[in-house]
Parts: sequence; C-alpha cells; structure tokens
Amino acid sequence: MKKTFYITTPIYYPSASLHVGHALTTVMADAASRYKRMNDYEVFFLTGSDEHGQKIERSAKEKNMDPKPYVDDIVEGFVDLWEKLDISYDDFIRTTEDRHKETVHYIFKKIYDKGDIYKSVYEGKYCTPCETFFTERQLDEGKCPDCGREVETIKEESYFFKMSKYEKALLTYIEENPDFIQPQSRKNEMVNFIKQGLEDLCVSRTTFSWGIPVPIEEGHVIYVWFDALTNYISALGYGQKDHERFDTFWPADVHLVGKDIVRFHTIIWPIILMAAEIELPKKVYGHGWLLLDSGKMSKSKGNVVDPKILIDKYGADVIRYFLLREIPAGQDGIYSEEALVTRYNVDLANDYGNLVSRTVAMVHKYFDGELPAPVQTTEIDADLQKTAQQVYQKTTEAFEKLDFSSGFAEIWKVVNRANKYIDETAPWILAKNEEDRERLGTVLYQLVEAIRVITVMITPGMPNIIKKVQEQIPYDFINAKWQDASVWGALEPGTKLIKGGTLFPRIDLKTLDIPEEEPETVTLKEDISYDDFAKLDLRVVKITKAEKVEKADKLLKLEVELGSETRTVVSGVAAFYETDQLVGKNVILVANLKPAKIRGIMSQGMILAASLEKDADLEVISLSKEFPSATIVN
RNA sequence: GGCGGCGUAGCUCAGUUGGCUAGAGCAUACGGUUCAUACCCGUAGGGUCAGGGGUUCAAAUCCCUUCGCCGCCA
Repeated sequence: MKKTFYITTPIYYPSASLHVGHALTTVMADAASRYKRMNDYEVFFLTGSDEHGQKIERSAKEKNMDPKPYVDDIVEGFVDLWEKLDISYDDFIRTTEDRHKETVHYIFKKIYDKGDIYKSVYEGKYCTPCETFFTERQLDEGKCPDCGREVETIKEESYFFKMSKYEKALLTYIEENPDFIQPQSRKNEMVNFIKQGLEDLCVSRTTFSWGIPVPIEEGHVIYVWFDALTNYISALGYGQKDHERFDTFWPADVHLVGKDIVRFHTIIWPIILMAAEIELPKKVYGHGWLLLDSGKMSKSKGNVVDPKILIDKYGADVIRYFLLREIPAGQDGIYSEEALVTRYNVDLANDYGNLVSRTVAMVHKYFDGELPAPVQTTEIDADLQKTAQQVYQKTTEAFEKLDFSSGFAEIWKVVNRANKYIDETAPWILAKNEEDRERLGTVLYQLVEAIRVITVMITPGMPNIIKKVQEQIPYDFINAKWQDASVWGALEPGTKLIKGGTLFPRIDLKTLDIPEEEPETVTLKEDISYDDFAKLDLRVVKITKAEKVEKADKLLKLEVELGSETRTVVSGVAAFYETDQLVGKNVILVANLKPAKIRGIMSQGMILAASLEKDADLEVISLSKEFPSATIVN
C-alpha cells in the first residue's frame, strides 16, 4: 500500500483579494506536497474558499448582487492566482458546494443526536448599524470597535456545541501527541487557554441567512467555524455516498494555517471531530506572518501586496523561492521588494544561475558540449560530494519539518561549494595543458553532477525553472525522485549539454521602479498667533559643561552660558551624545521656560533638538557659525 | 492584570545537554581570477551576546532583577 500524505491550507475568505500572506501558506503547502510526491507518497493537497457569512452577504448586497455570483467572481481570482503560482492542489473545496453542505448536515445531525449540540439563548453585544456581534473584550470602551457607536445587548435563540465536555480529552490528546501543535510556543498558548476552561460554542445564527441551514430547524444557519472547518473532511467525502478518499487520506497529516487561526484548528476542530467520533489530524502547523517594513499588511492600511503583480514581474518560481527562503520556520518574516530582489540577485542569479551558466559554457568551450567522463577523483572532488551528501541529509530533515527556510539555506551550501570548487580547480588553467585533459573532464563532470543534485532538491520550491535547466542539462528533473539527490554519478558521460538562455538575469536594484511609500500626512497642532510665538524667548547659548545624571541613562546635566549668567539645563540626550561632544556647541535655549526639577536637579530651560519617535534618533539643533551668547532667535 | 517568548555585527538571523579565539548571509573595504549573468573566490573591519547581580574552574547559554519589544487570554 502506498504511503499517503494529506495536507491542507485554510479555505480563504472571498471578501477581498488575496495578498502575499495567503500565498505564503499555499506555497508552503505546495512545496510540502511536491516534496512528498517525490518521496513516493500518494498526496492529497486541499485548498478552497470559505464563502458563507454575514460579511459576504452584506458586501454582495452593496454591489446589488446575490451572494453566490458575487463570490464566484472572487473565487475565480483565487483559482487564477494558484494557477499562476503553480500550486499543485488536488482539490479545491467551496463551502457553497452541495458536497460540503451534505457533510456539514451529516456531522451536525450526528452531534446533535448525540446530545452535544443543544438549543439555548445567545446573549451578546450587538452593533445594529454594523450588524455584528462583539464580545465584551472586543468592545472599544464599551462601544463598537468598528464604528464607535453604542452597542446593545441582544438575545437570540441559538444552537450551542458542548465544547466544555471535551476539555479533558483534548488536553490528554495534546499531551500524548507532543507534535500535534507546531510550533511549540503556540502549543503552550493553547494548553493555557484550554486550562482556563472552555465555554460552549455558539454554532448557529438567525441574524443572517447566507449560510448552511441548520438541518433541524428553519431560520437558523450554521455559524462560521462549524461550517468552515468541516471542509477538511467534506472534500474527502465524509458523510457522503462516496467516502473512499476519506478512508484513504484521513486523518490529515498537516493542517497548515496562519498563526491567527491556530486556536480554531487546535481546539474547536479537534472537539468537533471527537464529538463526531472521527480521528484527529496529526498536526496543525501555525506559520508566521509576512510583515511589511511598515507593519502588518492589512486592507484598511491599503498596503496590501498583490502577488499577481509580483508574479508577472518576477515569475512564480522567484516569488515561491523568496517566500520559502525568507520566512524562518514558525516566525514572522518581513517583505519588501528590495529584499525580494536582493534574494533573487544573490541566490538565484549570482550563485545558482551563474553556476549553471559558467559550467555549461565550459563544457561547450572545452568539450564541445559533450559531458566528459570522470576519471580519477581527488580530495577536492570528495569534499564536494561530501558536502552534497550532508546537505541532502539536512535538507531532508528540514523539509520533513516544513522548515523550508533552513532547507534552502542548506542547499545553497552546495551551490557555494561548487562555485568555490571551480576556483580551486581552475579549469581554464587545466585547459591549457593537454596532459590535464582527463582532469579537466573530471572537474566538469563533478560540477554538472553538483548542479543535478542541487536542481533535484530545489524542485519542490521551484517547479518551473527546472524545466529550463533540463533544456540545458538533459536529465529528467520533472520526474525526479527525492532520492536522486542522494546519489552521485547519475548523469551519463557523453550527454550533450545545450547552451541556453540565462536562467535568472540580474536585476539592477537602482533601475527598479519600487513605489515609494506614501509620505505620512502630517497633522499639525492648532494654529497659534504671532503673539503666542512671541512669548517664547529663544536664545543662542554655548554649552560649557556636560555631565551624566546619576541613575538616569537618558539624561545629561548641561551648563550653558546665557550672557553673563550660567544656567543648568537637564536634557534627555545622553543616548545620543557623549558629554565632550556637546561642550562648546552653540545651541538654542528656550530661556523663559519655567524652571522644573528633574531628578532632583533644577532645570532652567530647554535645549531644542529634533527627535524621532521612541527615541530612535535625535540631534540637538546647533549653529555652525559663532554668535554672541544670548543672541535672540526668531 | 495573568501566562509565555524574545533582545547576539549596520541589516536578517544561527548558536544543540554551560566548554577552544561568539558564527552565517546581506551590506562595506581591499586583494585574486577571467569559465561565467559587473559574476565568482579570498581577506579585513565591525559585538560590553539589552543593563545589573548571582551560581560555576568555566555563562550568549542556568538563577534573580531592571529596561525594551512581541504573542496568547473566545
């Protein structure tokens, strides 16, 4: 019997287009799927869309559309994106499909009949204009967090799911399966959460109708998670006539999710399954977010990065490689187009692409494109092979853990080793002496083998570029097995290599048209009159002495000359200036500021300085010309 | 407020059960090379391992504490 591997992404919500963050989850799942297929697993890779809910109902209404055609358009965009990204999913489940509804009905009834779903009254804070329920905690000072208006307490008949009943069973499962929740930090959070006690979950609503009807009573629709999570088995045919897929693939090997929905997947979902007496998934992996320099990507900030534009610009493989390489396992990563292009230039163009290019070129120059046979190998050759073998081991371990970032870092050790190997063996010198011809052939063979091994290993991440490599080095990369990277010497000597185009042409960062971030709109304080300004008495003063204030790392005690007077000023600049850097500077003093005691020192005025938020940087305003002490500034 | 995590080079991060001179990549500077995509190879600079205290023959690592950042708490 073939080993099976079932991996899922979340089903995405079609209220807006997908951004690179979504692409990250899906690309990871795809790389894992391809890796497993190369290892002879029968893989089932599921993605889809979560199409019900009030938000969709409302958005459709705003566009004067029925919900279904409304989501159809958006979901088409999802499918299109995954196609562009070469996502090799086996099925795409939509929660509006009949097969999904069938399973949801089946499982709802099963749990209801068992007594784990019961009818009660839901009480919550409701914002009528927004038509949304909130919990106490979500409220912003008692008001609606979306619109700021008053909320009212509303009661509604609802069906509840007895989560509390399974609290202990779930904890036991998590304990007995230490790898169930990944990464570890998430697991700890979830355990804490469960230990605080689980409340029963409201699983139906009457306030909107765009959803799967509750099978036992009209007017109720099944609410979010019960509907959405069930996709993982409805797509397999659970509770349907044909459930062969379910029998083959369940329990899932990995539910890959963003860290924000780990809780639903590690608490609600397992409990639904327990109540329905279905085996639990083996693993839920919560990966990090893709952040922008400027913070989290969000629709409201308008800083969402559209993956389709990036794919058109750089190609799917490049985006895939960046996502897999740049985001450390389980952690957040930062996206910027500069980072993307730098990765591209350094790893793909300079190191890998150029390695292929120079190697194929040499085989052509010295052997007419015919791959020479290796003859006698040396220590250097052995070292290259050893690197490749070790990397194969480590990359395997990393890929098994879905740690693609480390995996690709490993693979590049072979790339680097191979480039160094060229330097060490200097084929262009060997080519000058006829007696070195065998050695030259051996060297080039080793290089092409190294490229073969590397290329096999990058296949799960970059399924496209390997086709181009294959055009230059005739080896069946497309159908390669993972194990093919563990052997050395698979290429037939005499194979004709074909010079091809550049795999990854370098991109000049300077010519890149990266849209500047919008300059912040400056909000100024309210206008003041000239008289207000004239109240300030600003004077040029020379700093004559500066010393640190004890027990205050930010403060310096300065002495300044104001005419004949010597004043003491306490200033928060210690993080940016050594004491002797300030002495002698002509700076501007707010001379008529009311004296104030700071750390027990009477500060008589204030020195002007420009500073960034959170003390990120600071510079005292000083004059470059000499002015008499106490000169007026206006 | 409760629980947990993090703080290591200019930037992004590795540092396993305490153990050689604290590492890698990017960036910078210099040198080498010409097969190659202004690439590749090498060398160098750059660190109070957030601050303070403690345990130990020995601490980035263990304990306490201060500061800063982050996550979870339906």
